[in-house]
Amino acid sequence: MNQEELKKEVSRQMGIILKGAAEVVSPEELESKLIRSIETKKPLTVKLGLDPSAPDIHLGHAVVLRKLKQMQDLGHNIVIIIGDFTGKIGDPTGKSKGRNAMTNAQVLVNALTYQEQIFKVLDKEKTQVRYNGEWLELVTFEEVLKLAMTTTVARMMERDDFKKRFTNNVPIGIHEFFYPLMQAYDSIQIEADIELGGTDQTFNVLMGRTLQKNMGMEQQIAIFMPILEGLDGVEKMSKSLGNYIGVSEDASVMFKKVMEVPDELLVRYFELTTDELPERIEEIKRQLGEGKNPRDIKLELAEIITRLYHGIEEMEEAKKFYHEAFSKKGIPENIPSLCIDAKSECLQDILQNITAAGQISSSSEIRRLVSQGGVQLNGERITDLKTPIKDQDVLKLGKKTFLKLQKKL
RNA sequence: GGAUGGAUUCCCGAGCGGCCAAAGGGGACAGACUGUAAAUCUGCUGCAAAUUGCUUCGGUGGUUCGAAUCCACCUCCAUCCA
Repeated sequence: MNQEELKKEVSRQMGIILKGAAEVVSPEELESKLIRSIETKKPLTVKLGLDPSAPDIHLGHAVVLRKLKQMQDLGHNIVIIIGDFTGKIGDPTGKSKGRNAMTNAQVLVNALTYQEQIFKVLDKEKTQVRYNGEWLELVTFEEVLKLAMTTTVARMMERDDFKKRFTNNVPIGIHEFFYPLMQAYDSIQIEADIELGGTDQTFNVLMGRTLQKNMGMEQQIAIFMPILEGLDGVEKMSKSLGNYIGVSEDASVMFKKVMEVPDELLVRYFELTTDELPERIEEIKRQLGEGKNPRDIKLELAEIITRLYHGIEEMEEAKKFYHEAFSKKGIPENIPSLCIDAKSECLQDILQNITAAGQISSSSEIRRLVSQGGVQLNGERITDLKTPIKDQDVLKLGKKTFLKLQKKL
């Protein structure tokens, strides 16, 4: 490869890596790492740490995973660190109070479901997965102290979440200070060239650089991706806030949820959750500016996202379901059936069957829905629990739940 | 170790012996409206075999006809002092 080709290849990779990134520390260092990597044909080690606190991966996590995938396709070496050990502390990032420590069992279960989901985006064959308990469990107290000496309380307190908690008299455990240090230690262990994270991970990822420098190692590049807002349009997407779209959700649920994305976030979702090219995104901006109905663009977004995670066939089905159930407010095909006793005569008799199905949490909730007009039987609103039911009736509870009654013989 | 203040339903927060399943706000949910979403208005928000019953106000025990409210001990948190 001559100088010119090298230059071209570097700028191609830089373009892909930097696309959509909120911040990179530093682009110059990245460039020189890339040059070396190409010259020596040695891929860069790209690290992403995951805290297995929530068992579900959602589109917010996927922002970073997609970026990883792009780098994977460039031939770099992707290392996922599952924070089984750090998970026992809980990342204090963005927390207004300390997080409860998880048990070993919880962490392990979460870690396994995580892996399944990560590989909906990344190529399993080309991805390394490591658990940080592997090395963190072996660290001696002496080493811990050495790590602790690399920073100060004042430095830690610069972090917004700690500062806020401190001023508001919300407890901060000493152990929480160790979270960034441990994450930084992971970078040393795997000799990371690049670490990815959301912008909320700034402190933690930069701590990796500090630590590497202290250890006389080459510093990792920090790439920060924007934090994706959830369906409420304000808070970041998170499972605990309930404003998320999980990558493992059924196609029809996913489709419907994408349609709940606030209009203002349409472009952002195109940028961060799809692999659409920048030109396409410009076109969308233009269309919106010209007054095209955001609903139609959102339908397209729903198609793209659902197809990414479920393939084209399931996406088509989900789309059909959406149109039947929500656009036309009719009764869709393919709805789950609910087995009920043959003797059941009215809605009141099957309250427990419904709650057992899991969609509605209590029979009080169902009564509430009925009294507020949120329940339909075969498309007719019902207001009485004594409304008679029969085999093959379709029950709609709230906006999203459809059940087909199936009498046992 | 000492002094003081505190722990209330998903969250914030009022209640300080019966009128408390517990004000108010947020969120969630449902209805109306609608171009999907939002905004707005209305309702609703412990559980159940449901005009009644059961369980809840950090924990345990006690006082009382009656306790989220009073007492004792305990746990946890914060502030100040050492």
